Amino acid sequence: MNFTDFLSSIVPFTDGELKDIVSHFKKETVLKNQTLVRQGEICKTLYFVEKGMGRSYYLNESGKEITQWFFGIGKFMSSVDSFFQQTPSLYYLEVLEDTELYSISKSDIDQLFAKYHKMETMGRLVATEMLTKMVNKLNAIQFQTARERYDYMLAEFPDIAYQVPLGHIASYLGMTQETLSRIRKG
Amino acid sequence: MNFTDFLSSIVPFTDGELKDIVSHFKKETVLKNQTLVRQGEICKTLYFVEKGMGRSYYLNESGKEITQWFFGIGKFMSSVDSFFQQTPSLYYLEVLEDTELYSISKSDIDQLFAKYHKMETMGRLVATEMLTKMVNKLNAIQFQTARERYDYMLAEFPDIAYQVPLGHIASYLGMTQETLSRIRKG
DNA sequence: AAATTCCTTTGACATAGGTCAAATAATGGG
DNA sequence: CCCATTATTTGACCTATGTCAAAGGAATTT
Repeated sequence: MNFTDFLSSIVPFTDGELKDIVSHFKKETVLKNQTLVRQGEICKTLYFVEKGMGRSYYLNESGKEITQWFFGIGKFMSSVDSFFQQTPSLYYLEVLEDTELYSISKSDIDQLFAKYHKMETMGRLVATEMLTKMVNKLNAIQFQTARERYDYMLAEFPDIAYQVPLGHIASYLGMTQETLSRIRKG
Repeated sequence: MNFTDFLSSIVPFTDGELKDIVSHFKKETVLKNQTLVRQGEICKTLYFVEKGMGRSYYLNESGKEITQWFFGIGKFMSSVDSFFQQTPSLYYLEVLEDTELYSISKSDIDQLFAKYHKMETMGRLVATEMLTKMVNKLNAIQFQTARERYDYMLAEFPDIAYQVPLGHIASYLGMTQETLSRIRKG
């Protein structure tokens, strides 16, 4: 999904606005397995995924990686609360394959929020959408069996489910990889 | 928490703006156990809780009430996705004790969002805060033991934890009331 | 204040999914 | 293409929490 098209699809920006907004983002390519943010750092950048995918994860007490979220094409990617509150990130952010991103700093996006009322609207709509998705995951995790949670994963991230290591998905779904392996087989 | 003070604490509105914004809300008192929204209805109103508390819940396959969220003093209360997307609500919304609310319709708040850039900013900030809280709950539900989840509840809703029926809290935390009862005892 | 309904506790037992350990299979660097 | 990692599968066993059933308590209603 092209970044400009994405923006237009959310709020009816004019061509001039779009051009100005996009000019504040920097296009960059990041190679597979590269880490964008570490646990404890303040996340300085918000990314839009134009191609590729990423995930956020943290290390639990026993040092195991727990996937917190997947970010596919056409989504904003960041350690959201760290970026917006400028507090230390609870999560690592990494790219799972070669990925093309549009990136912007906190101060730059705040300027855009201040400059364009419509940009603020977009921020609200994106946050609300994310909130809805988070609620869906919560329902899946809280009330569904391991097998149903995997079905939720397939529905929510059809493009991602078959392209990342099984362990990443298992921890995202709150189960062990052994359990997920048995589910996929059965 | 007074509604006007709450608004000022989020974004620096002028007195005139505050007056205009608050004038679009309607103050109302709702009695204990009253239902504000039913599952399947489109949620037409957003509420701000000035006094009292409420919860959202849904009925699962076996007809059991599952608490989805608690709304305490100083929070916006609604079936969020139903209200903002104007889609049928997945949840019931009810008041758990006599409660004082400021209410506003979708079209009225959209007008305020359109009229005041700052109002849009407030919307984004409130949505982001809610998102953060949702992530916290998700982490609790996904990775913590029943006892730790109860500790999370005490931290997140200290004012509510001791004032609502144990069964409401148990379902919110994704455990049975028997388990919660044993935890509280031990 | 008796009756009814709702809420909480307790006990016995069942099970989904976890843990640990080891065997395969797949992947990527030299 | 081979070796060293890294990822996945499989099996045996374990445990936290669920289910079911029933008994006490509290709180409303008449």
